[in-house]
Amino acid sequence: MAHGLNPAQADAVATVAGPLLVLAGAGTGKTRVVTFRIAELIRRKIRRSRILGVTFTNKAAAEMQERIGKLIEKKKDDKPEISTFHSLCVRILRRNAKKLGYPEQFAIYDAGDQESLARQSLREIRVPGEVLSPGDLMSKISRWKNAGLTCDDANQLASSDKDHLAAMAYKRYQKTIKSVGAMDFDDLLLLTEELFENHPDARRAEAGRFDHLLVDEYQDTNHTQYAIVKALAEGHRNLCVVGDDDQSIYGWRGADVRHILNFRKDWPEAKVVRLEENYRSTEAILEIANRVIHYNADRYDKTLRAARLGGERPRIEQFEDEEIEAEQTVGDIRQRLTEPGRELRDFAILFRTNEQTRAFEGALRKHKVPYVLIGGMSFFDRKEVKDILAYLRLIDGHCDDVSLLRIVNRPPRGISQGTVEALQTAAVKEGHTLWQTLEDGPRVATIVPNAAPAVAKFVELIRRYQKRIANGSLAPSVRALLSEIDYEQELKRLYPEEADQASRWGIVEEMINALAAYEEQAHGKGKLNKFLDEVLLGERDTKDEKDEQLKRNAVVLMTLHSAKGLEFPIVYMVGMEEGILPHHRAAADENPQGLAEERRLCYVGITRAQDRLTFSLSLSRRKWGKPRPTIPSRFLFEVMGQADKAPAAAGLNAKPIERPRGKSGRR
DNA sequence: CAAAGCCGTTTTTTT
DNA sequence: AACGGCTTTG
Repeated sequence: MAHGLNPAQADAVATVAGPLLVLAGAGTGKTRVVTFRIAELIRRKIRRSRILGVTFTNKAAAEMQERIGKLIEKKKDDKPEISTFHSLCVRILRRNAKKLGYPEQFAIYDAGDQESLARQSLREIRVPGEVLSPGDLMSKISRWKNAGLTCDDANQLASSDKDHLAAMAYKRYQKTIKSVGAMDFDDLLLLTEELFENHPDARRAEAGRFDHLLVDEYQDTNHTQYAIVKALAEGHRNLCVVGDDDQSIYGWRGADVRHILNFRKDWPEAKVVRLEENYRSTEAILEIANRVIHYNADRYDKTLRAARLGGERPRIEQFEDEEIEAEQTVGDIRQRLTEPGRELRDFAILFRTNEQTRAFEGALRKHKVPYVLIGGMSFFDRKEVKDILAYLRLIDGHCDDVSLLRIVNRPPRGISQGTVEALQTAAVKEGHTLWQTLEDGPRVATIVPNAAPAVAKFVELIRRYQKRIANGSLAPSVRALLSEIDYEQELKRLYPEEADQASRWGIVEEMINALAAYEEQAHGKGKLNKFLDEVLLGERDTKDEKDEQLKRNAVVLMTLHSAKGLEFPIVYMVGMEEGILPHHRAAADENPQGLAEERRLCYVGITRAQDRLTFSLSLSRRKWGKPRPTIPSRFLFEVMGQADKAPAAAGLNAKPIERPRGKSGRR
């Protein structure tokens, strides 16, 4: 038997057959149970490749893979499959795309692509941005898709003009994305569900690949994910799900806590194991975590016991503005670093929105404290990288309008806006994709005389590199392509600052290196396609940087959402202000669930801390350049057990928090 | 057709 | 503050 587990944990690990629900609080060793269970399955001679572990984030997947790696000796080619829902669905869909009427080479649209498409849809139905912004439309579409609503459903249910317009734009959006053979992130899940529903043979084949299925963070499953899990596990019924309803923080993405609470309805023979002993945090930290989460009315009440008694009381610090907040937080880190045995990686700074990173990055850089920023603007979101990726997607044969539009005249090659528009009109008329229309040349569209050879030249360029990459290696070809289009010159033209030019060209170099590195480890055909998939799903980032980041001993900066499932000895929860945590968009809504989810988010943050926890807020914060006074987060008052004193409820202005007793935390 | 300049929007969280 | 889109100018 696996050692180091308490009886309840050992129980969960030992019951390897049949459905199992592990309901467990924060810091009770959920992920530990999953990994030990996988090790136990292998010990009982289950073939590794027939075990599927599903997580929600790439980071969690990488983390789990690493833990498993430590538990079992590696055997090449036969390892458990650990994957996010989205990656899993992409693999399933690549095998079955034709059954759904999609090309095998379907493109995947990320948030940026979606935004372009949303913008285009709004233009087509002539909705001005003030009436409905692309961002607004995107979130509406995502919500509808997650609820399983088609455009017609959405239109019927729409109660406001805005919703009707959004439903119309949704129709355009979906028509376009389907016609160019692309899928957005929601489609990946929805189409997998559809595949399983309408093609039982495909469902059987896909489900038959595994004997055991484990799902971590099950409280975050939305309806589609729930259906996919069910379809995959129905046959063998060896399904283990692990979760905590108090840590459900993806409601905005359609996650429904009821799926974990109703688990026994679908799997009546399920065994339920509860883990209630928290090994992570000190009693002092756990106490306030429990206090805060108790303000949520609608929850499955459970008692978390602290295994580590005593501990330092969490502190609340207030600063003038966000610059000083960052400066002082970094100062505190630097001082604590002098304690014996302290390492950079012991520290985490957690915030609600990615925007908050700026000040902290600045302060950390200023004091030369190494740090890693998790999430946020990733390498693959950089403009230069997106340009190269757009070329690659085109070259890879994705009939992908968004990519094409991005680079058709970048660098400028004589294909003007007017020409592109004429070609687009022709494409719609002919029922072709834009690329097909380009290939057909100007025969089908009326364009200015000069543009025709420019278009032909562009088509020839892409075709030539298609051939070249099909036969040769990736990185050198891309290098040649970039020099042929003189991308470096384009950067110089765009950015007058020399430092800017150098750093941006550096990114291009890095991209080519990433391609070369990928080529080295991957082999066989279709490698470009696979590379693009990995990039789009965000797997690349974690894979390439994972080792580096782990080895690199550094302070960690990330959002509360990314922090789920992780732990750190010393945690700073910064920006504890009304409007940030709880976020105004979540709390202001008429739905009380928004606030409850923000509170769970706060709970997740608190329970990341092992030894020391510091909350901080700025009394003034810059928004769009202008400083504005802030209001302390109501959660701080809940932490102190004085929820009734929170100015937030009364709508008061910035006012320092009165200490319950004594002065601010001791040093 | 391209470059420069002006205007308006933007920021919730992830895949 | 920063970026993208749109308009005007070259």
